[in-house]
Amino acid sequence: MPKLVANDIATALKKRISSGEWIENGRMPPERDLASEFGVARNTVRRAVSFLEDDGTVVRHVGRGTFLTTTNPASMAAVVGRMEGTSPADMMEIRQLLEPAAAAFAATNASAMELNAVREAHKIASESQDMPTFEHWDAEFHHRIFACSRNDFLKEIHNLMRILRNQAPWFEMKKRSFSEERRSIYCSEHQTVLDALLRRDPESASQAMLAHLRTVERNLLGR
Amino acid sequence: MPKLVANDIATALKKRISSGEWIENGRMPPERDLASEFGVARNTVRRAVSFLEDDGTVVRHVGRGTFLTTTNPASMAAVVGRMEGTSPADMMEIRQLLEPAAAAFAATNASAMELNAVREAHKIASESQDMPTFEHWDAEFHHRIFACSRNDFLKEIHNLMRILRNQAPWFEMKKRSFSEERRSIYCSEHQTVLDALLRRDPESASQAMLAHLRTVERNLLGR
DNA sequence: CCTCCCTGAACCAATATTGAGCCAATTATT
DNA sequence: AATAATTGGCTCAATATTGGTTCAGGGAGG
Repeated sequence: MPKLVANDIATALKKRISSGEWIENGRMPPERDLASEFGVARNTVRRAVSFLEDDGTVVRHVGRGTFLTTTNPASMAAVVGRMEGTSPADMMEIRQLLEPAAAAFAATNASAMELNAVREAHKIASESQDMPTFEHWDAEFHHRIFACSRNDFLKEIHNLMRILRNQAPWFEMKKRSFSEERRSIYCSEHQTVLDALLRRDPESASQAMLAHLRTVERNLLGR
Repeated sequence: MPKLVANDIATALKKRISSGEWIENGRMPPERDLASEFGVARNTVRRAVSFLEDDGTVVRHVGRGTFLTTTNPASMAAVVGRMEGTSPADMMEIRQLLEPAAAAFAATNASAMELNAVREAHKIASESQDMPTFEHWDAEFHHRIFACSRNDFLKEIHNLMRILRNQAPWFEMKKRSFSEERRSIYCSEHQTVLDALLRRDPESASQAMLAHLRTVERNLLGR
C-alpha cells in the first residue's frame, strides 16, 4: 500500500467533493478532523487543501472554515477535456492576448482594496525564500489581477488556465525552468505591472504584463 | 520460469500502466517497493524504470517519486458551472479580444482548402432565406475561422463560447435582435473579413473582424 | 577467460511528512 | 460584554521517504 502524500489527499478530497460529499452546506470539515481521518499530520492536509485552493475548488477563511466554490457541473466537460490536451505553447499565446487586457481592465476598474490585495501577493512572492511559496504567490498575483478585471467570463477563462497549468506537462516545465535569477526577474516585472496599476494607467499595465508574459514564455518554452 | 531481467520488468510495468494501474494519482510506487514486489534488486528496477523514462512514459524526481506522464485530470466542474452564469456583455468583450486575433492567425496560417471552407460558409449564409439557416452558417463562418487559426487552445475556448451562446440569455437576445437589414449588414461585414483572409492580410482581417463584432455587440445588447 | 547482467549494500541529495507550538480571525457560550 | 472554543495561517527542527550513484561480487553463456 502506497504511502499517502499531500497530492493523494488532494485527489481524494476532489473525488469526495465531486461525489457531492459536503455539498449540503458547502463546507469542508476542519483541517484537524481531516488530518485525523486520513491519518496524516495537519500540515499535510493543509498542503492538500491549498492545491484545491489553487484550483479554485475551494476558499478558506480563518476562523470560519473551508468552503466549496462548487456549483453545478455541466455538459461542457468534453470541451474542457480536450483543452487538457492542448499545448502549453498555444495557451501561452492566448494568455498574451488575455492577460494584458485583464491588466488594463484592472487598472481602470479595480478598487483600492483589490489593488492592495495585488500588492500584497507581489510582496509575499518577492520575499519568499523557497520555490513552492514563490510559485503560489506568483499565481496568486496574476489571479488577483484577473479578479479585479470586472469581467466574469475572463475570470473563468483564467480559472481554466490555472487548472490546466497545475497539470502534467506544465508541472515539469515549471520545475525545469525555475532559477533564482529568473525569480528575481519575474519579481521586478511584477513590480512594473503593479506600479502601472497603482498609477491607474491601463496602457502601461497592459504593456508591462505583455512584456512579463513574453519573458515567462521564453523561459518556459526555452527559446 | 526464466529469470527476470530489467527488460521484462519494463514491459510488465508498461502493461500495468496501460491497464490504468496507477492512473488515479499519476504516481508509481517507490522503486524499493517494486523491487521487493518483483523479487529483484532495486538496481534492476531502476534500469527498468529508466527505459520508461527514455520512452517519456514517466518522469522521476528525487525525493518525490516517479510519475506517469499521462495523468488523470481533476474535475473542472466548478469553473464550467460558473461560466454558464457569466453575462453576454462580458463574453462579447472577450470575444472582441480573441476573435480578431483568430482572424489574424487564420490569414497567416490557413490552407487554401480551409479558406475555401470559410468562403463556402459565408456563401451559404448570404444566400439563405430563413433565419435558422442563416444563423447556423453564420456560426459556422466564425467557427471555421477559428478552425484554421492553428491554435488548439483558442479553438477550444471558441467551442466554449459557442456552447454558452446556445444557452439561456443568448437565445432570447438573438431573437430580439434579428432583422433582415441586420442580416445583410452582417453579410457584408463577413465579406470584408473574408476578403482580407483571401488577401492573406492579418491586420485587415483583424480589423474587419473587430468591426463586425462591434456591430454584433451593438445589436445584441442594444446600445 | 571474458562479457554481460543481476545482486546487495552503502551512502548522497532532494523532497515530504511529522509534531508541536503559537497567532489571528471568527463563532459560540456564558 | 466578556470569555472560551473553534478554525485557518504560519514556523521550525527532526525524521522519513525516495530517486541518484557507486562499488564489489556472483553466476550464466560464449
